[in-house]
Amino acid sequence: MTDFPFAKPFKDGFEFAETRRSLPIALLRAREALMERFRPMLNAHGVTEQQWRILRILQEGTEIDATALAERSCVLAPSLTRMLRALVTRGFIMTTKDPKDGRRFFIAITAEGRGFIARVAPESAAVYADIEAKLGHQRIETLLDDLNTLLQALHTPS
Amino acid sequence: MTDFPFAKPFKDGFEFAETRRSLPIALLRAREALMERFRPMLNAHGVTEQQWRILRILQEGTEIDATALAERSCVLAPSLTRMLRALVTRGFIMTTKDPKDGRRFFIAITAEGRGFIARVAPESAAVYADIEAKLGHQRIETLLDDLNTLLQALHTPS
DNA sequence: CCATTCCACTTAACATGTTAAGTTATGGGG
DNA sequence: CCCCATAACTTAACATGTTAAGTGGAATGG
Repeated sequence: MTDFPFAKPFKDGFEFAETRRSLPIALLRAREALMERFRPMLNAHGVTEQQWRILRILQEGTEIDATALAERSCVLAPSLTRMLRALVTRGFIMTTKDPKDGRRFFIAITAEGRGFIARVAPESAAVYADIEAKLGHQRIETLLDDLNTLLQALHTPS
Repeated sequence: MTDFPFAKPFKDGFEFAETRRSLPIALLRAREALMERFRPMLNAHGVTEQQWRILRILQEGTEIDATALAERSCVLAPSLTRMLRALVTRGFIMTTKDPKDGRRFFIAITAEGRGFIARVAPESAAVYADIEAKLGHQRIETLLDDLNTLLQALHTPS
């Protein structure tokens, strides 16, 4: 796959930037290029990319309810409902009802879940190190800052 | 949703960066924040985000085969097979067999497909303008450059 | 105290993501 | 020409994305 030699083949008043200059598409392609390297490893350990994301977020703190977990993990509520079922079955997470609110419940990672993360972590770190070697530490840091700035700006009402 | 006050609640040898400093997750969140603004409009016009991506890429050039289209659109081949069926039915695209290779076929956008894009384009442009107003033109350009650089670096064997 | 509204999930239905396996066509050796 | 590896899709099966509708608890307002 070399480059695509065509662009703007016609003009009729509503041109789009070529997809390379589309922010959503550029973000998607960049993410795909990264995940290509992580997916085989996660797959080998029997977790999906989304399940792994959930586990990592749960490991960051305690006492998170389903709504907050969905937002932080970029998983929609209906998907989360299905995923939690699978993760509970596997013994990686547990849920507890909120005593103050009958609708809500909290999700926490189990010791077994932490153990799983600990087993996968070295391989994940190796993949990440390889990526960092290609991109450079500083470039990654800058990009992370820019992405978080973008997020702030988009979530600010104004 | 305010910030999440916890980080690194324990130490056992294999720490992860908080997810805010994870490039795949940061890319996903940034993309989600953008797509939240485009999706309702696409939905109102009866196309999914992926179908829209396909149409825009087809509009960029001519004579693209399924494999190349899948790669450029970040859609996997099995998904593309299903989507092309729907888009042909709707009259937005057409396919032609490669006379030199019985396995391959080419996909092109139809006049009706172009018409559809032309109808949606003004709304898309309005959403994009709103985003650009929030983020600033230069910041977006820089980010696009950085993302494309990252893509190049990751796809370079070395 | 009741009705209405809102909120936190769940269910349903369909589209897409993802991997593995299957089909058919090309392109070389031998 | 045959065998075999490879390439371009397709199919199948299951997980997740996505919207709309449903369920039941909580929070107002009268």
